[in-house]
Amino acid sequence: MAGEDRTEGSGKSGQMDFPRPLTTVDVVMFAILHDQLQVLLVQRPAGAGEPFPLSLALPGGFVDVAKDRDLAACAARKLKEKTGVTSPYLEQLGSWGSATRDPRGWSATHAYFALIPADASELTSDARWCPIRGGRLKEKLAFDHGEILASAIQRLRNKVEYTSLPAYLMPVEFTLPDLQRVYEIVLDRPLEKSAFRTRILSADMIEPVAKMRRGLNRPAQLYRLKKGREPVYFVRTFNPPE
Amino acid sequence: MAGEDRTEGSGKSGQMDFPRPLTTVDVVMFAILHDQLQVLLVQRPAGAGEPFPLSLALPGGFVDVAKDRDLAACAARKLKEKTGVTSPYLEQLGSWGSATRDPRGWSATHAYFALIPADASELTSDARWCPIRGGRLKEKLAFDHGEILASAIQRLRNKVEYTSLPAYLMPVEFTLPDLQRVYEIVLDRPLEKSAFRTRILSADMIEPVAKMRRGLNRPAQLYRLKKGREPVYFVRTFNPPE
DNA sequence: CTAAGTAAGTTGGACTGTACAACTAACTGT
DNA sequence: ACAGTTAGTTGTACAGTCCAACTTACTTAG
Repeated sequence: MAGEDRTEGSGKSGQMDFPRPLTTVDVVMFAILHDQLQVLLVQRPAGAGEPFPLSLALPGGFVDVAKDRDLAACAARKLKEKTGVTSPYLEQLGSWGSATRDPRGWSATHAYFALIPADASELTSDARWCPIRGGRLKEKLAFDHGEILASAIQRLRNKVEYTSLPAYLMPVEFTLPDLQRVYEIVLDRPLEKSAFRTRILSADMIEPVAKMRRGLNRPAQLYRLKKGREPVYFVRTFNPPE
Repeated sequence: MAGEDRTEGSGKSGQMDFPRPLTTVDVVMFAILHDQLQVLLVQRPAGAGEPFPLSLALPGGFVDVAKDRDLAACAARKLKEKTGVTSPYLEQLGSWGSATRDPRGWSATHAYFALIPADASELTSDARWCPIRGGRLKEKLAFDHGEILASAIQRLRNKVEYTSLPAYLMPVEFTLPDLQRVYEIVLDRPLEKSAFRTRILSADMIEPVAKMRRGLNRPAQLYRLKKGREPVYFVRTFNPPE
């Protein structure tokens, strides 16, 4: 029974003095910079007893039972500490826990995944953006963070096939070709212009602003996200490659 | 920096003597019984100091840092303890953690979600199957398990729209109308027969066996899952209601 | 033995939305 | 004026669903 498990290691019910795993939260934060998908990473400290000294890692850290009301609040706190922004999109990615992932002992991390617009990415610390090329990161990461990142990339790509998630990677005002470009960067394949426009416009997720983007050629209509919009789910994926 | 967070509460790096949250794993296990979607629940014990005495709850319990190699192994262990079966499908659902979800202190649970065929559901303990009517459970559950279950139901319904997940709810041999019925039970709406058949057959996930199911009327072809098949993702959802 | 009943499985036309490709529109620079 | 470039539209082909009618294979009642 669950009740017996919940008091195991204790002679008296409710005593709860058995060993507890470490509990952390890590955040995979994506943005589009320089026409590339990038992820925010930090460098691990070099102090004595620190695991993976100087390695790159996902921003994150221990849950603070005094400060953090819940896991999402903890993730938001980490996010704020690293970037000074509140992410317009924060979703749980999953959790990773094992006896061996942290040399300090049995540990479990709760991973979140966040999307922020390029123009909100003023870093407030020594964190840096690292480009994801060919669907993966060049650098090796500390702990099992490489695996967590790979999972986040896969989730992002998957969802981009059939949702409006990339909208959260856009600045306040953007054009349809801008948005299509972001879809193409994440999916790493070209999309049909006309089908893309029909789909996005009929999803009722964006609205035109009374302005055009002017450049070297024909001006493009500017749009913005409709307020309070949840991500939209399309009934089809974009037609898959091959 | 993450490194500073990872040693917070300790004067000396690596000491790690700050308070740790409780860590548990819970499993939401679904099966189709009596033409209904059902979930496996257990009753909480009544001992002194036990939270939610006699309430219904999801099967689960504390991670055992000595016994459990990782979270999935812990979930599989709980599953085995409750039903004596190895689930053909076990996927992570998410995690729930907060200061208030367990009266014994700050706690985080890692929730898994499992699908098993009706014919493998011989229970080995006092756990019981409870039907889900109208997309929700009648009974109130302990902790935040109601919320976790709601999330699992939503995830299941979502995925059933565009994947072959219900195949894991089927016995070894089944007919196409059987499979369609399971889809309809989970989605709680009727599906088109011809579109359903085309989709399933062209997904290359099942193969006919050299037998027919005979009944009161025209016999139906029996099929079985192709071995080692990962769930199939369709490029369209079933057309959603209105 | 036939007729009615029922569920399995097929067929065909309407409709929706993408693929592909050619087109028009609006601007810049020379 | 004209080439170059990107924004945005249009039209035909095709794929897959929706809907409905149909055929097939069996059981049971008379």
